[in-house]
Amino acid sequence: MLDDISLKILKILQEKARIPNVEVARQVEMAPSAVLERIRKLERQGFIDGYEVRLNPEQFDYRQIAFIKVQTSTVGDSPEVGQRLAEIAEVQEVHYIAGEDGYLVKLRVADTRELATIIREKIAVIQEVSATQTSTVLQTYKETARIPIRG
Amino acid sequence: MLDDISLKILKILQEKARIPNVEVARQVEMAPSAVLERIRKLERQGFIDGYEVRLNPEQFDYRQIAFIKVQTSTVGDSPEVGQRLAEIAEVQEVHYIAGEDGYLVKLRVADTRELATIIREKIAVIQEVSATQTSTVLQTYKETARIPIRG
DNA sequence: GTTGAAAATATACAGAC
DNA sequence: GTCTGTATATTTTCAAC
Repeated sequence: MLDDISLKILKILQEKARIPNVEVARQVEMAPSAVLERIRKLERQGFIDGYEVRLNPEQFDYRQIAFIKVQTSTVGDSPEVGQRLAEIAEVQEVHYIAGEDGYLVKLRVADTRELATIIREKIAVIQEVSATQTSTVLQTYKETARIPIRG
Repeated sequence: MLDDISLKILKILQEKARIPNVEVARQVEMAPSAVLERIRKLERQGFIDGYEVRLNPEQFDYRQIAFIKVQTSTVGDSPEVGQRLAEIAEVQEVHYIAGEDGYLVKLRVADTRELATIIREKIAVIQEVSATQTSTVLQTYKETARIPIRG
C-alpha cells in the first residue's frame, strides 16, 4: 500500500507536524520536491486528513473533562440525536455505542457548574434523550489522536 | 489575558493550521513579523501546545474504536496503572474517573479480534486490574480536539 | 525521481510609537 | 513592550531533465 519512504514521512510528520519540508527531505534523503509531491499525494488519497494546532485547554479555562452516556427513548441510532449532540461546541466526541441504545459524549468545560448548565440546556432538551449519566474525569494520563503506523 | 488579535490568530490557526504566516498577517491586517512574534509568544506561554498531522485511521486499518472501563482492586488512583495503560500504543486516551475506582480507556484497533488480543495481552496482565468492561463504537458523529475559544 | 533558478515565505533586526 | 518596514536567510514552487 504505502512504501517505506511514505511511512517514514508520515512518522516524521506525526512527531512534528510543522517541520519544514526541506528538513523532512533531509531525513529521508530525497529531494524536497519529491517529498512535497508525496505529501500532496498522501493528502489527496486521504491518508492525511489535515493539520491541527493543539491548544492547551487549561489555558482557555477548560479544566474539566466529562464523559456523558446519553440514553434515548428510541431504539437504535437515529442520526438526528448524534448530530444534535455533535453541534454542541463544548462537545469533542460523539459515539454511538453498541448494546446500550445510547451515545457516549466527551466534552470539556470550565467546571462542574458549566457542565450542569450544558446538560440541562443543551443535552436534556433534545427530544429523544431519556436519561444521561455523567462521569467526571479526575486525572488524564494520555490524550492523543495519534495512531501507531503499522509496518 | 489575550487580546482580540491573538484570539483571532488562534481562531485562524484552528481553522487551518498549515496556513502561511503571511496569510495570517493579511487576515489580521498586521505585519508578518508582528504576527510571527505573537505566535512564538503564544507557544512560549503555553497557549499553543503544538501542531499535529491528523491521519485518517481507517486508511491505516484502524476501523474500530472501543472504550474500556478498567477497574482496579486498589482504591484510588495509583499512577502506575494509568501510566501502564498509557504506554499501550493503540490507546489514545486514559482518564481516571471519579466515583468508579477505575479508568476509562479509549483505543483504536482494526477489529474486535485485535481488541480481544489487546485486552488479554496488554490490559488484563496489569497486576492491579480486576475487571474490564468494553463498549464498542458503532458510529462516530464527532471527534475533534478543538475547543471553543471564549471571547 | 533530480537539479536549479525564480517566487514566496520566514526570520532577524533597526527604528518609531 | 509591540508595531512597521526592510534586509537577509530559508523554503516552496515549478520547469526542464
